[in-house]
Amino acid sequence: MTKQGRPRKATILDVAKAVGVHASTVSRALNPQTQHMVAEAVAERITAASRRLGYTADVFASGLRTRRSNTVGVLIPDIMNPVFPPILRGIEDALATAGCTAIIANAEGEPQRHGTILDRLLGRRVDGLILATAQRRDQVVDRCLAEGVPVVLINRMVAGKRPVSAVVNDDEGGIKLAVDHLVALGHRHIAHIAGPQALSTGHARRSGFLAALKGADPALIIEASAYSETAGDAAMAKLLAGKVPFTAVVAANDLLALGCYDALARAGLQCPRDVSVTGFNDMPFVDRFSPPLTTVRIQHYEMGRRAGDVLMEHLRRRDTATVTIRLEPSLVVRGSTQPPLPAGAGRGRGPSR
Amino acid sequence: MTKQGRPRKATILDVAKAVGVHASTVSRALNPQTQHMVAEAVAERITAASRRLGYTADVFASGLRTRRSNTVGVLIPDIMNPVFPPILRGIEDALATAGCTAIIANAEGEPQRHGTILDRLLGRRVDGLILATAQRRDQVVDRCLAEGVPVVLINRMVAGKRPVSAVVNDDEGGIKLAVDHLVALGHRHIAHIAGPQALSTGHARRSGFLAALKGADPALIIEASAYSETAGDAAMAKLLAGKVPFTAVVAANDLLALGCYDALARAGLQCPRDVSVTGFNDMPFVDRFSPPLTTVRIQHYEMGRRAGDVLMEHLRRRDTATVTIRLEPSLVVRGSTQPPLPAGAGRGRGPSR
DNA sequence: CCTTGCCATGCAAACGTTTGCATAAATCTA
DNA sequence: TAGATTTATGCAAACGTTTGCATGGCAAGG
Repeated sequence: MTKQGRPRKATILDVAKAVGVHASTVSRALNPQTQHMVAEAVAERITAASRRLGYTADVFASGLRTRRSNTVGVLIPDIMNPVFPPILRGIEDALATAGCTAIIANAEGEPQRHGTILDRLLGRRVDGLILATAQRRDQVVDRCLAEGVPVVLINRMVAGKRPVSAVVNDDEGGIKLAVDHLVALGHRHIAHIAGPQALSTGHARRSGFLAALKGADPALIIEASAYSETAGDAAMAKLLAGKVPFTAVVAANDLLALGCYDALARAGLQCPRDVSVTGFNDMPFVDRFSPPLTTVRIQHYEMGRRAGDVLMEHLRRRDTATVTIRLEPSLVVRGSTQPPLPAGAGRGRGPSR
Repeated sequence: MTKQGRPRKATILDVAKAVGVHASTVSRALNPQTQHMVAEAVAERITAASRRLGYTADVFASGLRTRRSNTVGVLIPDIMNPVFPPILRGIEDALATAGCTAIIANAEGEPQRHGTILDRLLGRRVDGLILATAQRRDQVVDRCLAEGVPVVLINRMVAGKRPVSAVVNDDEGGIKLAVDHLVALGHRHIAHIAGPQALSTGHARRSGFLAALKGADPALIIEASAYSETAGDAAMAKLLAGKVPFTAVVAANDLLALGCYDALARAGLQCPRDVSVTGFNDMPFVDRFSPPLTTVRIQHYEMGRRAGDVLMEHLRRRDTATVTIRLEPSLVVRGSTQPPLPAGAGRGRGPSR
């Protein structure tokens, strides 16, 4: 009888002893990969005993031996952004079915912190990474590629020679939906608050805007310094201070659109009466904002789910070819867009003023 | 020369060889706890060499030996609820300073899933747990206590003989702020949409309501089936269908309050004109809702931060006394509350109808 | 019946740390 | 200066798995 209070977890040796068999046989019987090596009758007795003793393999011991942690790192640029929770759920569901666990790290702010976060994750011996933080040229991605760590990008892509798997939106197509909608409403002077051009989303959405709106006025395109409300506010303020009139603005994401609301309110303008606004992402709760935001809906959950699946496949077979999955967005029309005021009708920012 | 492409990570033996010293010395030199045992000069050469070789201790090997993972599990009831991201940030900051990493698990829905999630976490050999999911009597907590796993509760408490550390809000006090505000506005008929009474928050906020509003009408208190928008909607609908008039409702949290918005809109009533509504939590973005929600602000980040600190302390010294920290909430008045319509003024739900 | 081969299992060596104990050197005490 | 004490390091045994190899038994084939 042991005197220690903490009941020592059962080890593989306990199971082996209970069944009257060698530890290695237990190991084989419990691993689906090697289960076929052991006689069926024995395997059954082993599983029964292991269940009875509440045995679970020690992750440290098996990890030490196999160099696999069944853990993947997930880098998120900003956990406070409500787009990510649904994506995370998708990721976790995908990983869970493969018996894997996610370690979520949010890499707020300065990109140089990404390096140390990566170190921490690699120090935990993650088997692979899902990155939602990639810049168009990204050091983290480069390092992973160099060290041979499987990576799946999410939402954003990188520009590089070596291929990386990615699950992204059709950003250009999504923006086109927004632009077409505004044009159909009668808008002719449409501005764009672009995301940071160092990010593929910012870049692609900007190109999408230019492609969808032939002859767009360059003065009506402003690059926000970040995907945040304050950056959107600042960009919108700049736009309002400019001399080129406009009746609608396509923001590169929902947070930027919210910033627009703020700047408009401060300028004494109303959305959508004076200026229509569209967002991108359809993050949770934007339907409850004032006004409810017209935005481009992306498939959050699906995005996470697919990314998880792709990564699991890469882990299963290291030579899996890289894929890039492009998800189709859709437009959700709500209260933040309406036809422009008729010429001369009022206080808008229209070309009529 | 090795032929394998993957550059094998440096081990403690590599460092030992480089310095011309035994592995155990390296181990001691690199561990702040034991560093004093090794001569300063040697220690310096060791740290230099380990840095040069890019050595980091293998978590599996050291975990196997020490039975510590430097990992803690965090159980969240619903990652989609925007209250939690700020809390998580607080937790992560606290853990990071202690060199610890969080594994976040969201335990959506059925409480019986909590058990399997706990298994998964314990299987990962987490050193401790932060639980935001606790019921007033909670099996997960019981199991942790039984197995001697350090636990810190967050937001919610448990009713039990054995003490558990917790970081919670002054729920009663918070609700009193909301009630007093409504009373000051002139409301006399105030309803309460209570949270699930199996949760300490639901229970405490309900008691707070009763304590703050002497002679509250029991018919105006309804227990929502969950902390969700749909449950809030359903509860509010029930309230509206009842025969007891009211001019304001105190919801037990922000999501319930949002549900109230929905039910009111469906009933053709306006908030705050016909019915004032207050929430609880002041989760991100509620200031942008329509109308902006008057709510009780809690210290999200601080809550996470303190919980992390407390858990780290428990891990450092297993005999640390349990503490319960109660954070002070504050009222944020926004657009969802206003004085009740004067008697006979209109279409409201007032006692005047 | 003897060889050949297969199949199920056992054996033992890793995987990379940490740590109690032993030991040698250095310092102190008498 | 011998013995006692401290100090810095080495030694080796764990920690709990996994897995290549060895082995024994048993069936099949000649």
